[in-house]
Amino acid sequence: MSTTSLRILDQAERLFAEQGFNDTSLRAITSAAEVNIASVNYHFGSKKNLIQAVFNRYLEDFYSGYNEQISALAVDSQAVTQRQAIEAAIIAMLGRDLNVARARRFMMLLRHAYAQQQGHLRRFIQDHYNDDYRRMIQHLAGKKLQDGAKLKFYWRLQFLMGAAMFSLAEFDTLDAIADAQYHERISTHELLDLFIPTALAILNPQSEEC
Amino acid sequence: MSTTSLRILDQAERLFAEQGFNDTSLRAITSAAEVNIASVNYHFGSKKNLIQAVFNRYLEDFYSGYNEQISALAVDSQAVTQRQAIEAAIIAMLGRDLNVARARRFMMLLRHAYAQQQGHLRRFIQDHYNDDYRRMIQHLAGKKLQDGAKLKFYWRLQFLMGAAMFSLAEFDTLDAIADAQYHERISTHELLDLFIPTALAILNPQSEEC
DNA sequence: CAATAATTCAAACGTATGTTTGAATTATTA
DNA sequence: TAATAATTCAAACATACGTTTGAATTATTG
Repeated sequence: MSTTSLRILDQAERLFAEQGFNDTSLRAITSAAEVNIASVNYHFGSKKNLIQAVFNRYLEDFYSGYNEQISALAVDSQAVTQRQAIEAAIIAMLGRDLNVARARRFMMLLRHAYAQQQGHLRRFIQDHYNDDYRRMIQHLAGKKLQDGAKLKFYWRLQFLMGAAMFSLAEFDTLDAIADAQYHERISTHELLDLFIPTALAILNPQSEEC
Repeated sequence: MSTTSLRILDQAERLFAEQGFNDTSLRAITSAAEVNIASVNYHFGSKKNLIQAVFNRYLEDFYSGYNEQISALAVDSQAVTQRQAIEAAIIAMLGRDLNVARARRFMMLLRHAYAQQQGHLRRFIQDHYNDDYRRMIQHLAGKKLQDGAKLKFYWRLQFLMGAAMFSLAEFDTLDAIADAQYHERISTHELLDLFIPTALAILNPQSEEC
């Protein structure tokens, strides 16, 4: 992959995360990347394809990280416990070096992907990562759940995603408000420490934690 | 308020909630409202002012509903319990008739307000509703919290907001995914029933619920 | 080294946006 | 009713966008 493509991809990822897709012009991206504007269409074909490429880089990393961990656990991927799946997902999100900033940028991108409904993105992700996604959901839901409980668990998972997406993606804004109110700030790592037990409480409301 | 202003406001609210602010053109709004495009600038001055007007209508309702309930509870607003504050906030969000669709649209608007950072909106809300906001936060945090715990509670509240915003605002999308996966759907009322105990668990992780 | 392919570049294209204009129409007032 | 104000309207304005073009430049190949 040429350095021009990489420069574009890096700046696109940053600006898309910060401002969303439609509010980030190709001119802003290419100017930040210090390349000619026509090179986007030369290397990626279109803005839509560029958006897909940004997500592809993240999703490739995420699922390969997740799948590696699952494979390391058991030969039979059906034997994965819910707890193991949650831990694997969190680590895959943070990356091997537990990089919160990286996970944060992913949350920012995901937030925009949901809010600015982009059909092409949904289709792309569906086409390329649907199997990975379904398998992970199955792990997270746990095998012990009876059919009637699976839908509820799915929605608990969405509560969890919403909490993670909002608090991480809007961290700067929310942290500034907290500072103005309480003259006190929290680090992203402290936030993560606060979040993880909350995440378990969301998924398993009457769990063994109590 | 003239019927033209109201028609514009109604359609703007709907389209802003569905598509966001920058992705909704004034032409789309005025065409849906069946009014001339120039009437937006005649009645509201600018698109920014229209956005503010949409939020103003919601926030006026929300805070007046919340404050009425609080006033009905005690002469001294400092004596409000956390539980009372949470209930009052939920009812104020749903409106007197417990209209989930209405709360949902508000969540959709809020989601876009956070994601597409609009300085003017933040300033407008800060200028007009900061006192209401701070007072409500104080109620929600509860009087019994010591200073050290207030920041953590603030962030729990953000987890809660994120979960509510995401699951309600993206309800259609998430419900469709669930249907494809489990061949089962959930109603917004069932979702609310699932959400409320979860909300309490988020705010008070080792509460008396266990 | 010559020839071919890959890449970069400035400029332009068509389209969509928020806003403004000034005349036409409608409603209000005296 | 006549005069004045408020509102609506079609049209145009300036600007920004994603994309395309074809020549210029650089890299690769035989």
